[in-house]
Amino acid sequence: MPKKGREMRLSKLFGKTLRQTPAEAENVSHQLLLKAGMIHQLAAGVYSYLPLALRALQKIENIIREEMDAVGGQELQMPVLQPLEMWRETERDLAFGKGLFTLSDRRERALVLGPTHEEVITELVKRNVQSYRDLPLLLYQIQTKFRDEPRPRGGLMRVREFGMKDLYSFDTDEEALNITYQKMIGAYKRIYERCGLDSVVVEADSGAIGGKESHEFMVIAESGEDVILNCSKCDYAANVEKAESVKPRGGEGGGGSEKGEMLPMEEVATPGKITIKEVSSFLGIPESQTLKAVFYAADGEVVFVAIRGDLEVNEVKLKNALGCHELRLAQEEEVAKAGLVAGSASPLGLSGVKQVGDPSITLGANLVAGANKPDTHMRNVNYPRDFTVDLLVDIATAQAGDGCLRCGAPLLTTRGIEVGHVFKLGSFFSERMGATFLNRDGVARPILMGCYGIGIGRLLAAAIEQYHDENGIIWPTPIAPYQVHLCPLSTDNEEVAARAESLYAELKREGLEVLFDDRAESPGVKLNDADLLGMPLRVVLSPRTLKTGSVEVKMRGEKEVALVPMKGVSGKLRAMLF
RNA sequence: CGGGGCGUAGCGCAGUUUGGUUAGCGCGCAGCGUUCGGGACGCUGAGGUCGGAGGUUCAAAUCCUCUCGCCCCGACCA
Repeated sequence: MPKKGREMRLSKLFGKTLRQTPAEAENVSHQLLLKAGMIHQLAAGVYSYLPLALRALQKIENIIREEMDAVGGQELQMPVLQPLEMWRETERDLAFGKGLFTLSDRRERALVLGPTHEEVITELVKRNVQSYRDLPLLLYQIQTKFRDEPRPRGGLMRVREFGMKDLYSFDTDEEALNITYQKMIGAYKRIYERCGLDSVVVEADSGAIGGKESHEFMVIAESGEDVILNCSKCDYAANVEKAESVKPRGGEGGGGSEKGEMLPMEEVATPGKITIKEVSSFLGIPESQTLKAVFYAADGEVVFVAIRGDLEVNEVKLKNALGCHELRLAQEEEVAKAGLVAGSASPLGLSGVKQVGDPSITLGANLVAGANKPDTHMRNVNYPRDFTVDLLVDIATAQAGDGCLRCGAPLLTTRGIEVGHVFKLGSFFSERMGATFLNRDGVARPILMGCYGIGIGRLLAAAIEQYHDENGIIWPTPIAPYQVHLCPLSTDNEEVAARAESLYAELKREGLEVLFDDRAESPGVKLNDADLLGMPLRVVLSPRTLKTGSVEVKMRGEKEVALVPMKGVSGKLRAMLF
């Protein structure tokens, strides 16, 4: 629990509720946090947390701490300020690119504000671990991270400075790492559950963190930035960035089936038809009967990408396949310079350009592809009879309706907020930085690592996305800033005021966390604020309830109110809360 | 970085097209009074470098140039 008091008077609380929702806010969580006076923006993606939000954050942190400690994690704290040198050592300065906040000190030494701490912890562990006897080891911190996001967004959803719990694991071998990894997944599930959140685990791409296996924890929400594909039948679920699927067969008829006989290539005029849609409808064939050509610049080099016309290129997969740091669509000049004709570009007879193909181009026969001259396409193009590629790998974006790779049932899509991400790093960092241990046989081996992150503020925002109504936040009790919102009406009535004070004192004494609305506001204002601020239990006291010697009690998430006798009320409240 | 939008009081906005007195409105804020179970009412009052710099003009929130910042949509991530 937060170390600060268990109680607060609303008249003294720093942070005021707003009547109107600030215009810049788009997501519900952002709007409510702002309207409730819980956060304040200082710059794009940079926020202050006011007392109420901080308390919720601290509660989340404490739940995380307990679960990390429960699986043997030891808390420590590492520096935000890190030498850039260290990032060069692992080449992650390139992987993070512009996302790294860099600065220099008075001696012109280059420093970064840490976006994550693999390098720092590896260096630290290297100095402290020599033997297999020191392993396994789980170290974590809750620390502010800095990432110069291209586009901060959605209030607390995507910010440039944020609190994160990051745990790093160190094991002797693959098997031990797997055990640790599973243990951490279990701990994560418990964390979200304890925070009152519904979460799902999905397979994920590991991005700039590196490593081979990776999972994300998602809170399902319309406003989520991530698209998840999950099987309608089995438990397969993955981020689109990673998701693999069985593509629908090529178009029926038109020789598109894989059994179709390969016909001789022939030129066909397609005046002014550039896009797949235009070409396919002009020729009266399904999009899956065409071959789409897309050009990328991978670290500056033009790459030709071929995929079946009805599919989309998955840039994350492509980036991984190419092993490049920066990937973007190529510019027109770059395309022209490579000898390609946009709109009618073709892999046919192409040379001097790196070519990547998606296996979908091998599924059908007799596709229509560009002829690499204006207004012209080629019919009956077949792989590998007519062209080949340098790299044939899955680079297609999985779509709803595709088949599940495991069981064949159709895949579905939903959106989610990524509230946690775990990675098997393996020996990536330990090898580059020389973090080794001596095994039983006295042989030096690289330590196998894993890393496990949770964005605290994002988790808070996700909770609000999941739990709110048109009037405000509905905090899950475990992360609510206070448990009880004590709301006397007509405080100029002396009896009400006196009873409210004594009830406030009693609830505090009983160990409940109470937010006491002692303001001389009208009932409408107070009740609306109570809904907005969203404490789980509202206790109203008024001349009306006093007549019967009771208070009115209501759970924030429910409609029904109940009159509870003043006598022994705290016990009743406790029962409702826990 | 590409595309779109916006900067006027703590918040929400009008005024800018067509330059022209002391720059308005609602909410909030301060004081007094009346109210008191779902954002009450009256009276009085405080609060503004019109994002910034430069320019045009007798005169600039308004026109021109530059610049800074913020939001949204796309490429990145907890």
